[in-house]
Amino acid sequence: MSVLSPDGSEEISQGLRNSLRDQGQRLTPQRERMLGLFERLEEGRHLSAEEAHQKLRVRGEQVSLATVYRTLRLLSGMGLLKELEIAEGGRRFELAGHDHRHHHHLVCVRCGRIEEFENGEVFAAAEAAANRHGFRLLEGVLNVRALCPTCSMEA
Amino acid sequence: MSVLSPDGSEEISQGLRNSLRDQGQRLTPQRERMLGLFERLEEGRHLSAEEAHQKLRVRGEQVSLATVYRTLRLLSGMGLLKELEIAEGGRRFELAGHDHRHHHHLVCVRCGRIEEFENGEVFAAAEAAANRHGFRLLEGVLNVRALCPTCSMEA
DNA sequence: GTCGATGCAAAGGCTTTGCACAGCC
DNA sequence: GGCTGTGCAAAGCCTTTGCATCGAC
Repeated sequence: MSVLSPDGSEEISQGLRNSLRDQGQRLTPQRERMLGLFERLEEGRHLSAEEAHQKLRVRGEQVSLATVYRTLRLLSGMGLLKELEIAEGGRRFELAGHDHRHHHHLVCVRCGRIEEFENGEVFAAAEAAANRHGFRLLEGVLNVRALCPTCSMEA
Repeated sequence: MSVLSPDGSEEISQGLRNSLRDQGQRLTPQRERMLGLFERLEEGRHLSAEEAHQKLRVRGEQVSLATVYRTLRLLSGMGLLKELEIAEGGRRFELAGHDHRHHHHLVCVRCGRIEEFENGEVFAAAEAAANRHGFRLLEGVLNVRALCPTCSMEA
């Protein structure tokens, strides 16, 4: 969890700070703001480029959209952020963090809402199938396409 | 499987023909060509809009790209085609065919190869999770992101 | 001080759309 | 013959990129 330090600057966890430095990347205010944004995000929430840009702007932490895109790419490439594979509504990102092997998503195909669920069985079954076909499962999340309660009623 | 009939026109299965008619949709040559294209596709293969357009052109069956897009949308909406949820390389489509409730995909994120697998357990576990969250599962396919044997070795 | 990062605006993919004409039912 | 589908070209997203300037190290 990051907070604003007394002088108003962004405070991000030491871990992330080091990750950047260790990989020879500069820690610019923009990158700091982006990381802070994702650290502040609740578990399971995720942002598109546009949303990240917007949220920063609202906070008064200006970062140009181009830089948002560049930073998302950089951080994903470094493994600090993870890109979710959800077709509708464009690419979305979340902090990579913890082990995702048993952390899956229910994705509402109508409104885009995402609910997380943990389920070892789903994963085990998927892994068994992958093995049968000689595939190697990625750290991957299973995105299960569904309708959320609200959309389910309206549809 | 569709073939060219003696007079050179496209021959598509009666089932698809009726599906269109039953839903009050016109059976134009362009739609026929598109359906024929997807019927000719081997199990597990899938096409992007651009590829579909290209393949038809090569066959001498001109369909404008705009119409390819419109038709893909129409046929998906009608449930005759299914859109695969694979981030890399844009949206891809395949014939919807049979009941997909227990028919899932192992998607190679590197080369795009898709292997199908049937697994009631995966589905049951996913369904249980969906129910817990009040979501309604779609006829949905689980797309499990993985690396195929070939790419797995090269990576 | 250097070299990489940023902002801006322009360019690039992919997809959709407005409009006039063509053709299915 | 009416009304929908098609082709073409233009417009619309979302994302990337070229270039001059700025600033982290």
